[in-house]
Amino acid sequence: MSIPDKVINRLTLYHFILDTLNEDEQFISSTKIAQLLRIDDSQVRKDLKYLDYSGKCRVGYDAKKLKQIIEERLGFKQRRDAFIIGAGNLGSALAKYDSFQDYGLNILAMFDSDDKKIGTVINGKEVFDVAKVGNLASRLQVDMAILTVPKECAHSATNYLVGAGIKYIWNFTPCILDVPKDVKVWNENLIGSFLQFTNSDEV
Amino acid sequence: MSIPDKVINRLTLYHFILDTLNEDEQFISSTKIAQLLRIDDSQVRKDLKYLDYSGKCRVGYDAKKLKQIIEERLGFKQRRDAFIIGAGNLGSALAKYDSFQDYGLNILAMFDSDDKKIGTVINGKEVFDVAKVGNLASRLQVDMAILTVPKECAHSATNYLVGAGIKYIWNFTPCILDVPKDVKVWNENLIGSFLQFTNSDEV
DNA sequence: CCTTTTTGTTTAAAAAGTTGTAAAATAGTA
DNA sequence: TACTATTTTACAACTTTTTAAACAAAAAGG
Repeated sequence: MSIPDKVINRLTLYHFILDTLNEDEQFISSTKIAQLLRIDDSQVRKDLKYLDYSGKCRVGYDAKKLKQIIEERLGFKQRRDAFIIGAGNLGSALAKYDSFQDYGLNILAMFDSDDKKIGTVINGKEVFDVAKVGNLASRLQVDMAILTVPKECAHSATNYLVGAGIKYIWNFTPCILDVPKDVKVWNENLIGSFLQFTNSDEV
Repeated sequence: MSIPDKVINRLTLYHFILDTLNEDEQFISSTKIAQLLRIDDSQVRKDLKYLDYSGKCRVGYDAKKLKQIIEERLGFKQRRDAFIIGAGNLGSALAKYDSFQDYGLNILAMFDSDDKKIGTVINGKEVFDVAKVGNLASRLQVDMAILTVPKECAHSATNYLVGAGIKYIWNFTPCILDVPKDVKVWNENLIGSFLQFTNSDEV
């Protein structure tokens, strides 16, 4: 049974809570989780039902076990190799964000079109000429790219990626990418997030 | 009438499309937008109805006008001052992201607890001691903070912010913040995003 | 053995998305 | 000029998904 997007998102939030729990707190209740996230407690129980894991009446859920089960079900341990396209500020920040490793995301290399950046190494990840992305993608069998180029370059960079056989693009640019049907784009819309935040109720 | 979160998010995606449109394309149809985003065309029309702006039959929507109306309705021009808490990689990347200005987000200053960072200037934004956040928040009348500290510091940084009278926290840490009811937190869950992406259908 | 807490499940309500149809308007054609 | 086909918006009805509320059953603790 596949888990709906919204549930996946909430499960990661539950995982955050479990991750920062004190050692002595062996159990956690759906009410406690719901309270921290300001959502309904039955919602939490319903989400956890997707994991086929039962809690104990009058006690709650075993925190360590629950954490482990979320990790398994959401594929934290299932390694995904990816490239970062665009070695600018955001790209470099993501390259330095080692926590991605904990969730299965493994950055192998970076790409840029700027000669000054090509050849440099950021947090152990070498920056290559974006023209070489096809070569390395097939050699290393990478099918995922994180796009962090300036919006002026988004279109041309996307063409490189499609040509390189990349099938999954995590898009951080404020552009809508026009790709073939077999390529999947996930728009990480920071601007939209901000506007949702400021437009919600009376901000 | 307030616009639902999901609609706001899609409206920003429509805006991206309108923003990258060629000068000669005066009109755009709901079908065209829908095609680019791989969503239903009636969905687009329904979203645009929130703007109280009508399209022309057999022609579409006036691109420039539509863009302008989205900007007005979503408050692109309405300036929001904010602080960045945490001058690490992500915080610095966001500080250097000048496009935020275009959407009304104005970063005034940054804060950190690291003596080596305090006093430095990143893209014109000075880094202050996080202990001074209360002082500056009240002096500059800032009520929004972007939290980009390591997860170990998330809790203590949040306490500083609450004490400083910050009412809106855009949270980039993988932590659930425990705040008073009058403080609003927006979790920017990059990990959750990534897992939604990789878990959706057969990735 | 009773009270209270917490899970699990059912039911209801609300929100979101899709489909279908009618009306309007453009462009082409005789 | 009149007519027809086609495209596109607009509106309504319907379906699905998501969220919230309600309640019974289980079990811990006094």
